[in-house]
Amino acid sequence: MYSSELIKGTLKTIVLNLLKENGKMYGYEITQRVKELTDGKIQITEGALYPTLHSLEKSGELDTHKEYMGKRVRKYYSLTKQGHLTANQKVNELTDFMNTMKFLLDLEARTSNG
Amino acid sequence: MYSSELIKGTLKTIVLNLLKENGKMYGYEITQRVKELTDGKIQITEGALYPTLHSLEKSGELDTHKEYMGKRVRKYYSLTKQGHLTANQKVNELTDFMNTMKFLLDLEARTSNG
DNA sequence: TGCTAATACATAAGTTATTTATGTATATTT
DNA sequence: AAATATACATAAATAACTTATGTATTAGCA
Repeated sequence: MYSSELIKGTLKTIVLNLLKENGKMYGYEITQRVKELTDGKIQITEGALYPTLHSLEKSGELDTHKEYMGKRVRKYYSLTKQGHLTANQKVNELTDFMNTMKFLLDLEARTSNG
Repeated sequence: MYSSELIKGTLKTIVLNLLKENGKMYGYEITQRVKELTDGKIQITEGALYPTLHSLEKSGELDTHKEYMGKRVRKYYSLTKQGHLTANQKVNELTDFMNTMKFLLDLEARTSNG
C-alpha cells in the first residue's frame, strides 16, 4: 500500500478512466477492480468512493441506473458526454504531471550519477 | 498549473529530493527552483513550504543553519542521515506509484485501442 | 441451521495537508 | 518614493480523504 497522501487527488481520474473503458460499473466493482489491477497496492475505500461517485453524478459527469440481482441492488455508473471530456482532461493532466515529476526526479538522479 | 489535489502529497518528496541533490537550500530558493524546473507548472506556496520544512526538521530529517546576507537572513536546510534514507524511500515510493498509475491508465488505453 | 465472510449500498465525524490571508522586514528596481 | 522582489513566519479556512458506523442481502461452511 502506498501512503495515503500519494493517492489523494487521483481518485476521480481513476474512476473516470475505468468507466471510460468499461462502459458501466458499480461502486463495489470499482474497488475490487482497482485492487486486482494494482495487486492490492491501491485500495479504494467505500468511504472515499461513494461520496466521489455522488459528487461526479451531481456535477453531471456520471449517469446511473439500478439493476436488481434478486433482492440485491447494484447502482451502475456510466459517463455522460461531459464525463468523457472530463475523463480525457483528467488523464491528460495526470500524465503530464507524472512526466513533470519524473523530470524533476530523473534530473536530480542524473546530476548525482554523473 | 496542475490542479492542487494532484500535487498534494508530493511536496515532502520534492523537497527531500532537491536537498539530496543540492546539499543545502533555503526556503525561498526551493520555491523558485521548482517553479523554474517545471516551467511554472508546479508553484510551491510559502504557506505550504515553511510548515513542511519545520515539520521535516522536527522529525529529524533536516538540519538548519542561518546565513546572513547583510541584514537579511537565509535559513538553509540540509538532509540528516535519516533524511537521506527518507528521501530515497519517498522517491522510490513515488516512482513505484507512478508506474502503477501508468499501468492502470495505459492498460485501459490499450484495451480501447484494440 | 446457525455463524461468518463477502457483497453492496450509505453517511457522518475526525484528520491532515494544503490554500488563502496576513504579517514583518530588507533589498532592489522604476 | 513607491512598487516589486526577497525572505521569513503563522493562523484560519477548506477539501479530500480516513475511520467508524450503519443497513441489508447472499454465499460458504461446519
